[in-house]
Amino acid sequence: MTDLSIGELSRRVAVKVPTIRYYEQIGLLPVPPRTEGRQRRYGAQAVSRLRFIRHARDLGFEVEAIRELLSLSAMPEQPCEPADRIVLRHLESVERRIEQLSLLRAELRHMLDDCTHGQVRECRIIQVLADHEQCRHEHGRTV
Amino acid sequence: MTDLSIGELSRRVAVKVPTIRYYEQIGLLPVPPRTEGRQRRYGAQAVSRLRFIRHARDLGFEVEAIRELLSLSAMPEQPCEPADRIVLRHLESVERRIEQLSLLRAELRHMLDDCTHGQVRECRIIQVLADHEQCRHEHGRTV
DNA sequence: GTACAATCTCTAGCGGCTAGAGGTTCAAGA
DNA sequence: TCTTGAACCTCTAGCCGCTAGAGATTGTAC
Repeated sequence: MTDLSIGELSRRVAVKVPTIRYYEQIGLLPVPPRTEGRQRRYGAQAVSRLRFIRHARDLGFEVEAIRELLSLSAMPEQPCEPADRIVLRHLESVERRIEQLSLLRAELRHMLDDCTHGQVRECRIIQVLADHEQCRHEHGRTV
Repeated sequence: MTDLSIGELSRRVAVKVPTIRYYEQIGLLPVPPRTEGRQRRYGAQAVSRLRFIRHARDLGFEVEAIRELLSLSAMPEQPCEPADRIVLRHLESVERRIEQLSLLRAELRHMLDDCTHGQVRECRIIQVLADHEQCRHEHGRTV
């Protein structure tokens, strides 16, 4: 396999061209060799590193976490516990987020249920926004 | 009730001072009157408008949606259907987000379950990131 | 040789704030 | 009345993870 241009790499890994350059800029991807005309050329290693990054981003890891995971993956003899901790930390934040959003969903559903589909004057949606205390009181929930 | 300084408004509505100035800047809050020394002073109307904004932000509405909701709330004789639609649209996006995050959560849990807590060399977490195909195959899921 | 797609660098923008510098005003206490 | 000093002011820049665009250069297929 010959080296890839940034566009070919982009198509192969499904990461946009400016994003690849951005990853290089922030040090997630190493500086690649260039052609005489200063265009980037990527080898197999860059492909798998970028794939790693993309999968981690798909799983919602932050760039800093990915940086740590990448450097761990380069140390095969170390214990994998630090990687474990990173994943656990992320899982917990995802779980917290899901809980928050579930509360939100309930709240929004109530708003829609209560709406009488009449005029703004008597619209519960607008009323709830204008005076949230009322909402809490009526539904007996703490928001 | 006399007019409030921006700090008093901030404490009363639980919105930070720079955020209030930001809302003014983007036109969510009207330009308030000033003292002779150019300090902002807020009346009761500003308090309730800011409360409205805060509740809507707490419910995850984007600024543009809030702008629409605010202008609807100023037209009590109009049908409330547009407000309805905004809330529904938001609810749907919250629901989509919850679904995405639930898939993510499952994925992360699998990663942790599969981890043998040994060396990075044999760590499933790192392997899954390095080669996602393997993961899909083993769990029989499409990610 | 020529056309033109792809690449290059650089800067700015997105949303929704937040932080800090450096200067001014207000209000309470002496 | 004067003096602190907390609160206010404006302005710019930064956060995250990209994305978009301008304007110039390079690579490649015909």
